[in-house]
Amino acid sequence: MPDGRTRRRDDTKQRLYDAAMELIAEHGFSATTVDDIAVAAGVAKGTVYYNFPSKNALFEALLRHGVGLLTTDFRAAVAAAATPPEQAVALIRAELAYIQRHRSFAQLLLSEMWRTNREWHQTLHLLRDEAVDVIADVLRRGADEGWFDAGLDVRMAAAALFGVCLVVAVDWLVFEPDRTLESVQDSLVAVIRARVGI
Amino acid sequence: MPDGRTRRRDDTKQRLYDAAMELIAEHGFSATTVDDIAVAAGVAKGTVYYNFPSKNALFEALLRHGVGLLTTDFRAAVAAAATPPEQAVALIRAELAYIQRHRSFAQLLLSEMWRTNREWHQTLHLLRDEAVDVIADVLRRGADEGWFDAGLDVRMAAAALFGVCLVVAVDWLVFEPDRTLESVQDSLVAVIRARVGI
DNA sequence: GTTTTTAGACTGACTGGTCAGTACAACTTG
DNA sequence: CAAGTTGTACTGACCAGTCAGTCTAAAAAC
Repeated sequence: MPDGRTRRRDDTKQRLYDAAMELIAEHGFSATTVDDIAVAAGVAKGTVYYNFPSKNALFEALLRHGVGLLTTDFRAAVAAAATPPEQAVALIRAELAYIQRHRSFAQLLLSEMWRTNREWHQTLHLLRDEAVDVIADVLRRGADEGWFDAGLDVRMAAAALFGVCLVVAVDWLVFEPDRTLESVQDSLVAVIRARVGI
Repeated sequence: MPDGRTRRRDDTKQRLYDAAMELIAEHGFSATTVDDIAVAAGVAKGTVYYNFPSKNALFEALLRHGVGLLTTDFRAAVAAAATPPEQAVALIRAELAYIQRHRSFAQLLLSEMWRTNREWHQTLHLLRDEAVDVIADVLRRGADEGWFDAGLDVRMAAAALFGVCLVVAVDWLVFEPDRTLESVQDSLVAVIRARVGI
């Protein structure tokens, strides 16, 4: 039961998250200034430093926040579907929908995920694993129960599925923003399901 | 028949490419200083500006250079295989091998590819299309000739294939560098080929 | 074949500007 | 009152780009 002060402060933090997400996704971390973030959030610069100890800390909190939301969506998608194949489709849909709702964050993830030698690299790696593990669990159960090929490299398949959704969704939003989520989802599921016959 | 001067200058440019690639992949464009690049290349700062008009121009040249090599590898892979399915596997192998050889550049691509509002965004988009088109051609021919599903969304499949190789390969090199290319290729082909049965 | 000249390649100190973070007095809201 | 916020002013580090000058391979002159 948050009191007025907490609510107010949370609201400020949320506006800072939103502003930082947008700007950092567009221009990158280093090219985004704290002044820009403050202006975009409609907040004084001092307020940024009242709520976060540093620009880095703000960014790490942002990552935690964003990936946390995604993992929550993933868990909900799995819980709402019955069989592993249905759960897999639900996961794809959840990821696409999440990325549609938080496009900037997805661009940001894509930019920072595989970059080494950054202060927050470890944090991001851990966070990603939480999300990918949800996918891996579904695939493992599906393989064990005979829905999917038994020899499936579960870890790689999970990473590949996560990555392919990310790449396809960002491509969609950047280059074909008029397509609907359904259309993209259908095409993607068809591509994955296709007996490519290689 | 290059004379001593030209050879010297080409060598300097190559060293600047190598240094810039490494540093920008690790730290990003904005976080990499021209001084860093110059030091890593064993060259004075002025030399950077003697060879390139600006930091941006150096980066664009770097992108052109790197993607050009990849596209060349792609074309060679297609030419060396007979049927579309074999060509597709050859393309996957070519992309993995390329990324193994030029890990930094792959990380750099992944970081910059879907970032909008950058001076070089247009350039990069064009360059990527050149590479993805090679994949798309193979898939289109394969679909037309009945090797692959007829209704395949060729553009998306090509983008997805390109992206999934990129993501899987960078994941491999960052988190499991000890695996061999063959092992990764086999797993990836198996994942793609798998009747995931979704 | 030796000396002189030229211009291409490179150098590194310097400049003007930018930005993270600090300080603080005044204002607002619970 | 106290917690949260504002606005402004400031500092010190850092950095892209410049420029006057050096070095040297090769062309020209002797």
